[in-house]
Amino acid sequence: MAPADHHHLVARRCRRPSLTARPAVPGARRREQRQAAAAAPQEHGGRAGPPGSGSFSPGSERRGRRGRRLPAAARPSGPCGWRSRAVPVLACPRPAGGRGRPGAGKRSPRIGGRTQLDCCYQSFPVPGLKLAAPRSASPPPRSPGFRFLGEARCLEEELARSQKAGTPSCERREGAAPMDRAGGRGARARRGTRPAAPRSRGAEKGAARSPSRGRVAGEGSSAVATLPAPQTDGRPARGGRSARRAPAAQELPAGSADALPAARSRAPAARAPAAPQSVAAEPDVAVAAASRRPPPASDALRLREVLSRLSLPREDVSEASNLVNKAVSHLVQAIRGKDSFFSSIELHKAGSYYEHVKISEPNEFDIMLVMPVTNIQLDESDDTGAYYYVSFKRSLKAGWLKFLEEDGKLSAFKMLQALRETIKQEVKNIKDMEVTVARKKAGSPAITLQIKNPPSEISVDIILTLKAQHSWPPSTQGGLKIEKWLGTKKRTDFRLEPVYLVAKQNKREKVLRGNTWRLSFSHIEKKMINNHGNSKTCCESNGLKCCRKGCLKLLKFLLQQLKMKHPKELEKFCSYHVKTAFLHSCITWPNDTDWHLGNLDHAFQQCLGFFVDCLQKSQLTHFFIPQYNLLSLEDKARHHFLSRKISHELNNGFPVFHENY
DNA sequence: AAATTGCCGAAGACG
DNA sequence: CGTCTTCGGCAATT
Repeated sequence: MAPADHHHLVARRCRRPSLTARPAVPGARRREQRQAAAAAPQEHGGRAGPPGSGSFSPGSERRGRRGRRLPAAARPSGPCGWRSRAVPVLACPRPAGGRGRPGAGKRSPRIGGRTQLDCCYQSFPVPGLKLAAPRSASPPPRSPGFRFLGEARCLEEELARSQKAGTPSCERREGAAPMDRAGGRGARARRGTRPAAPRSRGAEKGAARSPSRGRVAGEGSSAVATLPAPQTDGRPARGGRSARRAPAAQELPAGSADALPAARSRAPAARAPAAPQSVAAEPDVAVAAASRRPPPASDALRLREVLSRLSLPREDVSEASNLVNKAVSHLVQAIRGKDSFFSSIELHKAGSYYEHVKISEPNEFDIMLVMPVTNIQLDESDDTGAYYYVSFKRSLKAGWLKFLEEDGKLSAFKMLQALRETIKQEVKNIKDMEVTVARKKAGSPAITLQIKNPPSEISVDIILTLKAQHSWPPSTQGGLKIEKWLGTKKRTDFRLEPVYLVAKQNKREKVLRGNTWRLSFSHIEKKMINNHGNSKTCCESNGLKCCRKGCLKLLKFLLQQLKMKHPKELEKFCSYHVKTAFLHSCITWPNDTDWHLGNLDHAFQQCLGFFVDCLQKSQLTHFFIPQYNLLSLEDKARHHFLSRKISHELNNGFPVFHENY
């Protein structure tokens, strides 16, 4: 997806009174330590994939096998057993701070990452309800398999219908929380009873929620749980990613190269519907099981199967996050120390990886380096309401002078350049890994680090961001219409957060001077996506699970696949488009009942329907800036192209999900 | 007062 | 369902 697009980038809000000195890299030291210990004994067997495989190969065959992880027993562990707290507690003379003495905590020793206390009271995720759970052999109870819209009717009709209806006619299952149907009201009212807005993990939450703690696992969700399927997978039990994603030729009988490697089980569900008969010839046990399955239910299974293929393998996550965190915290420390101007820079993590909607591979990370600023003045640079000139109302600290233009505007370009130079220098001092700074892309707000992680590469986009305690500009007035979805209070709270601006050239400017800044709301987006329920407990361990994130992942995957297939025609589309469409879908269908996990197909198609509609009208409103249309009218033909492609996918069971690029 | 760490829940991979 | 991992936020502590 267009890496240059950083609409989505954010800075997380520092909730301390703005400029107080929370460390710019909260827990950086701790994380480094964790990582150091975690990384040291890990095997460094490179992957055996073909060299030079691109970094962008979603679920593709290109990935090779990487060294097997040591069994847990062989990995280092603190005194608490397997727990990989980086610094063995007893051996660590603590420099300062920290809560309590080592081992003197008031809690019992930890097991499984939680205190024993926690283990006694159940606080584990409800089983069998995972989004990507691929094992449900039977359709969800009492939910007739969803038919793809296009199967029987034309898309337009359906769209018209659903729009008239207002909310989609989602089946309600018995046992679904009645409260949600009672409108957001009940849920919101309940929410309101909790002190303060953001759910915090401190005493408040503990107190507020403890009553539900002792519940029997699965109690609240038994109605949605699906029957566990017998394990029919004939593959070796272990092997994680490699088993799933190794080249098909190695895994599958000759001639079946059309099929992707199976997800955790049940290869056939992931197959293109065009060739369902052929699977019967396959010797695989799972295949036989699939061919017995009645067709209607398989639609649901197929999407779920696709979804499970998109998950990020744990091993890769571990490796990638280790590298990225190390590199980034090194850089931040260095920047703060070296350059007095950037000494107050803060690190914020943004983008899909940190929103838990990254698909396929943990190979792209978005990091914002946030400069707090005060007394700024914003002047619109054009009629989008998204791009601004930044200048200072009063005199300012000396350091800033060199980044001003003659007319007093703050130059994004100059700041970016300075930061870039510092990073370029400092990258050389990062030990134990190969980090380079990618060549500059015109107009891009990002400084891209490339971290070698053979055979692929991780790219880390570093975004220079300004943060100001400034009210949101007027262009945002009518945006963020989340009242029905997340509540009025949430909206008010969000709007009280600081303004973030990323250094982004406005291409509409006649003379490209590099002095424009674009509003960024990714901190809000991240919060909304990670806390997405109309009811407070949506997707929590004791709440009902929804499929919102699943839908977003599928949307992203669909666009990604289509872009691979039609790179030229679709070059202007990026994941931010689908993300925006998704957010609009969330407010169009605000209730959790509209997003039951069992209704993944339906929900996904609602989202797609919405998106297609936008494309046909060439009108996709920026979620926060109502006047800003993300689909410019000049590109109408492209919009129609994409809308046709999506409609085709809808009508044919998403063949593109099963194609490899 | 600032910096640092422990704690622990959310989320999700995986067997 | 249990285990194991990362992330992130809070607050205790020095």
